Amino acid sequence: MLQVSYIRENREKVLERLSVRNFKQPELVDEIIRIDEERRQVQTSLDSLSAIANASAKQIGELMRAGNKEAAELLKAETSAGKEQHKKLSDQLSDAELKLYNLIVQLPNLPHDLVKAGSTPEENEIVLEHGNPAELPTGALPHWELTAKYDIIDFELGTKITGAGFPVYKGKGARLQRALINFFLDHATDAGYREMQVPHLVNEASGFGTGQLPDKEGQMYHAGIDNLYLIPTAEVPVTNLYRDVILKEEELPIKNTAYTPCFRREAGSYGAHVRGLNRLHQFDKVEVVQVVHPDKSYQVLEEMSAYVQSLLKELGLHYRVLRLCGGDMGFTSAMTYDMEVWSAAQQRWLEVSSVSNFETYQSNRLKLRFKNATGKTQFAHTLNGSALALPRIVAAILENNQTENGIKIPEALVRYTGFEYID
RNA sequence: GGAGGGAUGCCUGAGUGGCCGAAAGGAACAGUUUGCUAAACUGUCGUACUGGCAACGGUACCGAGGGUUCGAAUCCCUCUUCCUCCGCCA
Repeated sequence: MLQVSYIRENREKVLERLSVRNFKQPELVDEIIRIDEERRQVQTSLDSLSAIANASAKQIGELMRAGNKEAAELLKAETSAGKEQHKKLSDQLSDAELKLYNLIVQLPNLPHDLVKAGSTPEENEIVLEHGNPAELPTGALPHWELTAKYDIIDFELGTKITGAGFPVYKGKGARLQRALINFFLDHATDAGYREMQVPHLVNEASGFGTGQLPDKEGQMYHAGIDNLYLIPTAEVPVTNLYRDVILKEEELPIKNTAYTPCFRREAGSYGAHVRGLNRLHQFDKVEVVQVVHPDKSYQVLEEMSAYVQSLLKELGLHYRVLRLCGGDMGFTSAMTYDMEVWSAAQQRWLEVSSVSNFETYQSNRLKLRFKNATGKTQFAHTLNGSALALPRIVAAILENNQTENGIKIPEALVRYTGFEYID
């Protein structure tokens, strides 16, 4: 979330940047400034009232020790009289704080200056495109037919035991999943990330820390009895590792990676675009997360983007990189690159990775700070990226690599799968 | 799941109603001394909100939230969490 002090001091800039997102309630900004003003006024009054009460209490203590009972009782009575006013102000303060909080969590992050205004995916900037569309044999099939043909992913079986969107991977299909996970984790480790294994269920505080709560609980599965959420991405547990932490400057950058299954409710929307592996309720993903010095975060964003691209290149996929426009970016992001691979059989781009810089939006919620060179604590910047999400990578590999002899596994992956063809 | 005991600053740990934002030791940082290292000595050494150009103040925080009181780290209630023992168990 944004810092109130920043909003207060940069009203124009905040409004201008929010407009880039096509943010619908700019009036919230002035409301926040107004409530904040009120809050500070109440706090000042309350503070001085408390100061007086504290002084009296201290004096009573001294009188008691001196054995001056009457004077103490007198002062007690006097001090009691102020309690009502104190209570009133203190209620007012919590009230204002709550109001302020409820407003400020409604503000999304401010897009970076390079982020273009826009509200639809069509307005995203294409930063680069790499490779050429795969040439497919005649009669090429979309992946949902290939998975049935080779009996490697069973959507119906998943429907039976759970429901739509929970596929069962079989034989070489399962092995391909495991190969990709290992491939991604090994590369992340080589790139300097520390491999972590984290819980797949998180508490409310964690959901709040990375921005899924309070607004987007509909996106997550909720285990009601224990009030825990199934993670929609490893970003949540891995970033929350640093909740309420003050790091030393020399500990930065922190680079972690984790494989986890991801669970997304994503209610609504059925049809061709969500067929097969295109959109699932449970899928596998390797995530990379960094906590960095604010001066370095955009350089790191580029590095992370380059890293994700290196994976796509090794897998021989035709891809492009988009810089999302303001309106298409996630709520918490200041800048996001999406990586999309071309699915030759579906004739469309599939999003396989999203790399974002959150600047201090998450760290403010997380209270993730570091002590800088001058000894002051300041918020660190957080970033993350998918490296990579499996299902659409699998879809692209299956579709783009189909031959008359079966599906040819990308060379870089063969030492992980142990086979060269799915047939 | 049952019984009991804890939770204090970076760490250890004292503190059972006022003189406690908190002893002491350690660590860390800066300095003095020193041929180097070590030791010794001196100083600094939590976070946040808020007032002020600043110097320097005010307030809150001793796991979290409520309560009692003129006054709470200290008493009461609820919750979280850790440890020990028992039970169950991959």
